[in-house]
Amino acid sequence: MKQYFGEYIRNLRTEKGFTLTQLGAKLDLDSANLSKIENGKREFDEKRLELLASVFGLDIENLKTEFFSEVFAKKIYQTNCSTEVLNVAEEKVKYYREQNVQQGKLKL
Amino acid sequence: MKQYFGEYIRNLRTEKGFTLTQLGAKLDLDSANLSKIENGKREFDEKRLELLASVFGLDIENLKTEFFSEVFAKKIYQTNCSTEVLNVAEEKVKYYREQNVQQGKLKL
DNA sequence: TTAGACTTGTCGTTGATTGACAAATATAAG
DNA sequence: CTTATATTTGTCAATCAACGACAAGTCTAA
Repeated sequence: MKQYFGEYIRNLRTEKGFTLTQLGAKLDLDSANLSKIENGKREFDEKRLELLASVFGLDIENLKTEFFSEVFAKKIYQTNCSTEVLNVAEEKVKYYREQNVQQGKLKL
Repeated sequence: MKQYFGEYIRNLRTEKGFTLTQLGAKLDLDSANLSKIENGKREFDEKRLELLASVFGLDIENLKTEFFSEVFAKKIYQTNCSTEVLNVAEEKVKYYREQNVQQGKLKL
């Protein structure tokens, strides 16, 4: 998907013919703040992902992928990190899942 | 590398024969808090990465890779996200770099 | 020109992270 | 044993960034 998360929300909203105020109410968000989110001036809050999915009938897994991929990409871009970081992260996730890592070894 | 970032620091420190207090001073960190970091009870702060690299003569790129891969892996593990998120993130980073994205499209 | 939709700026609140310190425990040497 | 040093753990006030809220502005179309 070649669009920013804010644009994505705006597309969903306008497709359904909602105003900022209407969607804001569904998401428990001020229309002004929703406007900023759609325009990339604020972050969409992770805690509203499920609500967003249910409002538009989206698959939550895909939505999380879209959301967090942007979060990670932004961080890598900002810090000018090598994309190798993503391969290493993948190994670590596998390892954590195999080991069922709990707090104690790692701050969760 | 199959160790947590805190363990990694501890290894570096003990190899050089530093105490928590000694390394803490170099990193501008309380020895008690450094202890927590090494034991995975606090996060190492991103802003100290360069200092850490210079204290131990590490390559900053590798260090960033180690550090952020753990950050990302932890988030994926916590949110039970598909590792597909990493592939999508890679595409996005490429796109941001090609486009030289500035704040305005995306909150940076 | 009026109404509704959207944008922008600001600011106090809030929630999480940090620094700092005290106290407890461990480790090792004399 | 006892003393000194290293490490761990708990706590809490200060700090800082993200957020909610609101006011005021612009834009658009009837």
